[in-house]
Amino acid sequence: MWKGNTVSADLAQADATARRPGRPRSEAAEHAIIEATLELFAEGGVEGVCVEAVAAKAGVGKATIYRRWPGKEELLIHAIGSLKTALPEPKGASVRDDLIAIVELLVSDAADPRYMRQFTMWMSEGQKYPRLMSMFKESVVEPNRRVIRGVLRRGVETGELRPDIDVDLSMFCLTGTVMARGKHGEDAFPAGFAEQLVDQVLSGLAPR
Amino acid sequence: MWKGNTVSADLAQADATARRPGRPRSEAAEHAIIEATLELFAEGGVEGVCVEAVAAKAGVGKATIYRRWPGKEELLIHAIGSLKTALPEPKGASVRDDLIAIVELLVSDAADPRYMRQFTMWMSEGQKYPRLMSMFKESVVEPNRRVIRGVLRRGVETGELRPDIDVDLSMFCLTGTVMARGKHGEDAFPAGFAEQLVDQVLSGLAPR
Amino acid sequence: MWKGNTVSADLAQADATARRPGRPRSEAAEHAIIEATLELFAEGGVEGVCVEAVAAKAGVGKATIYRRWPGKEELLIHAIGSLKTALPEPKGASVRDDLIAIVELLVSDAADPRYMRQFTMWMSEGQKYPRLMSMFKESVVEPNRRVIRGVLRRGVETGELRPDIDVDLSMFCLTGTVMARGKHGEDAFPAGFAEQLVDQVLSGLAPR
Amino acid sequence: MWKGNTVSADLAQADATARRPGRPRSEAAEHAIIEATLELFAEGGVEGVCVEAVAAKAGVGKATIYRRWPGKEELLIHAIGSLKTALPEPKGASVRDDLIAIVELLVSDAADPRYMRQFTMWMSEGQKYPRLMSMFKESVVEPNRRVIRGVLRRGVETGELRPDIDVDLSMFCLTGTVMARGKHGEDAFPAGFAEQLVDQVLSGLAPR
DNA sequence: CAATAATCGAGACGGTACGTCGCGTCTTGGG
DNA sequence: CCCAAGACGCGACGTACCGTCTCGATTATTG
Repeated sequence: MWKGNTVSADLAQADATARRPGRPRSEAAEHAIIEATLELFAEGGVEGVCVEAVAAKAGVGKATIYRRWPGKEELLIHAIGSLKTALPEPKGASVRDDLIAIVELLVSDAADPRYMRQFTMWMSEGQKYPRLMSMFKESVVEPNRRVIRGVLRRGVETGELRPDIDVDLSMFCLTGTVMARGKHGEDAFPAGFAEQLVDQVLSGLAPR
Repeated sequence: MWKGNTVSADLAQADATARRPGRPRSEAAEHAIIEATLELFAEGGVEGVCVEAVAAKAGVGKATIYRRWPGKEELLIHAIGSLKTALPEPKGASVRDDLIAIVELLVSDAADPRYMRQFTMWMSEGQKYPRLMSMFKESVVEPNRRVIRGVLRRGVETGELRPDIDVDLSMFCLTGTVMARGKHGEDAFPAGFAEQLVDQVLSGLAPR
Repeated sequence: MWKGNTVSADLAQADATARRPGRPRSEAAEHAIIEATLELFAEGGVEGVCVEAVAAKAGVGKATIYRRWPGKEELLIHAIGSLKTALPEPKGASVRDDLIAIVELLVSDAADPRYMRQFTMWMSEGQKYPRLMSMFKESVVEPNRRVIRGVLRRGVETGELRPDIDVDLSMFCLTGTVMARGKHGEDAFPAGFAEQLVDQVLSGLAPR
Repeated sequence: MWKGNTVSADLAQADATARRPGRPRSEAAEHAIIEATLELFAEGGVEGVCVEAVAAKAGVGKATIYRRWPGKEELLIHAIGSLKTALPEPKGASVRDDLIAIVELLVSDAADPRYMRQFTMWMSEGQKYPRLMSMFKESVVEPNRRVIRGVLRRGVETGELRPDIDVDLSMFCLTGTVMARGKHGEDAFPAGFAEQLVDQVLSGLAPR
């Protein structure tokens, strides 16, 4: 069984005295592989990532990939997992400002093909690559949702929002609108989109 | 050049007097193919539809499929096109009631994997199957959008809504929320979801 | 176990009434594969034949090759076996004329890279591809030797040759000289080479 | 640029006073490498020599090999060159005796797989390893040929042989027969083979 | 009835990607 | 400098599908 890419783990658990014999694995190759994987992912989604193309683009032999990850799914897990899309903790200024910052980040992500592909991956084919999906959910989707939920809950506490709001509904309203508008919205997001969206949503949440 | 699946057309224009010689195509087989295609589409999306599997599930030879449609994309166009997801014209009662009716329909669609997969298809793999995409856009997405936009515009005319609202933003807010909530919303939509969503959105659009 | 390319066998044993279901194997593809294999063999010997290159040169998928032969060795066996290098039966005129005809054929073969490669294959690497080697020995080398031995033995019977000659030694003398002279003989065989060689060898075999 | 294996030269020219710093190269390792190379060459020819196997058989790290020779071809050149197959100068007794001595040496070589492989190498894979080939030609093939040609030419001068003989043809007749008989001659050379061959060849060369 | 032709299962076709293996080469750490 | 161990790029291997195409045999309609 594969227990993850163990190089750093080994180095961490056993300090410099006890490392593997032989030539160490090239960090440059590892980086090039991840980079190539992400580029191909950005171009063609999950299905656009084929190990042979990754190897060619990274200037690396296929064996160098399979030495590190047992298969395509693990490579994808590692590469996409390394993207760190987690939303930053909000500043805590006001609910409105925090949400605007978050939505602006979502909007700017939707413009970057790397992150855009994550949306579409998340929306589509969950059958193949179930481990990739659950990793993505656990380490990207849920953290992001937690941040947004946190802001909304804090708004309730501070009285900025009505106490009886449906937190999840509001959250989906923000993220879903960005998704729906972004994909096939044909033209780029206009300036001020984030404010407009947040204000419209908040107007339904403000205390009466 | 392929000029569409002409069976029904031929049968319509020239009834029993001038039909083709030889054994007629079995409507049962055609139906079974479409049905199998839709089932596989529901299970695995566009990529889950492979002709071999369709043939097996429909209990039909692969040739029987290629006799009718020149390829996978056309089969999908036909199958998905046959799903008729167009929203019905709103009754025109009130903006709120109309929108609730629409959202309820969206919600019930989002519960059926057949329709849910349409969302995900629409969100993902766009470059492959461009004809499928443009057919879907023309005959499903745009009609639906037109209906929703119509309701919102009528609301502005009747004064139910503020005159300066962003029609498209509001539309995306409705559809996007349903999509985001539906996809990986884990549990079914709660009763009253449509009212709740529409009210929340409308509260941002109501005249002050 | 693989029992040879069974297409023709099946057709032979069971006449036209009982053939395999499904699309029959393309004879054109088979021919192109063999042709490509022989071309690559002529260019690079056994090691120059790689299945991927054969497929590319023949304009054929790799599966089409593996459907017919279980691996590279069998492909080589079939391709090289199809070359039919067996020497023709001698006319029986005189031993001298028969041997000259044979040596002229050996010499002309040594000029054709396809046959030249057979010499070098026969000389080299017998470890890998032992089945190829034994097939080559059985169906090419030994038949050829048999022909030459036959001519020499007949010469003994007719009194053209001494009765106490060493048939095999004389045979190796003919074939070995062609091989040694041909390979790295640097320049082409001169006209009259066959006569010269045969006369020189025969002068040691003539009755005193 | 690689300037040859300079170890022994260096050690010879500069004795203990000016040797290289650090641990000196183990002559035992060098010997073991050459020995292993020759063994593998005897077993599997040029293609049977792979650096990994040489290192394993010699009980040596691969680096130890690459420190001494820049690659496989140079290793082979060194190993095979160390075999010293050059024929000894003939005694000059009589042409027949000299040739018999030479052929006996060829025969005994052909029984040793190390030397037999040289024949097959010479006959086969020429384009790869061109440097190995030209070294072999220059330092093994041509010297040997020169010796045989010398004996034959002397025979012409002394009147032992006809003046119009084709020296090269006769030479190839001797060497080629040994090669052809040796390779896959199945059983060992019989006693008296050399005399028999030389007599048969000479009977075509003797003055009438 | 006989001709016609569309039906069916089955499987071959070219292609692309997979994951593995072995090669010749290079690069560590420790002795 | 030596040695072991093992990573590196490369390229071929044999497999598994995919979407497409093509066969022989069957079956139902039409003339």
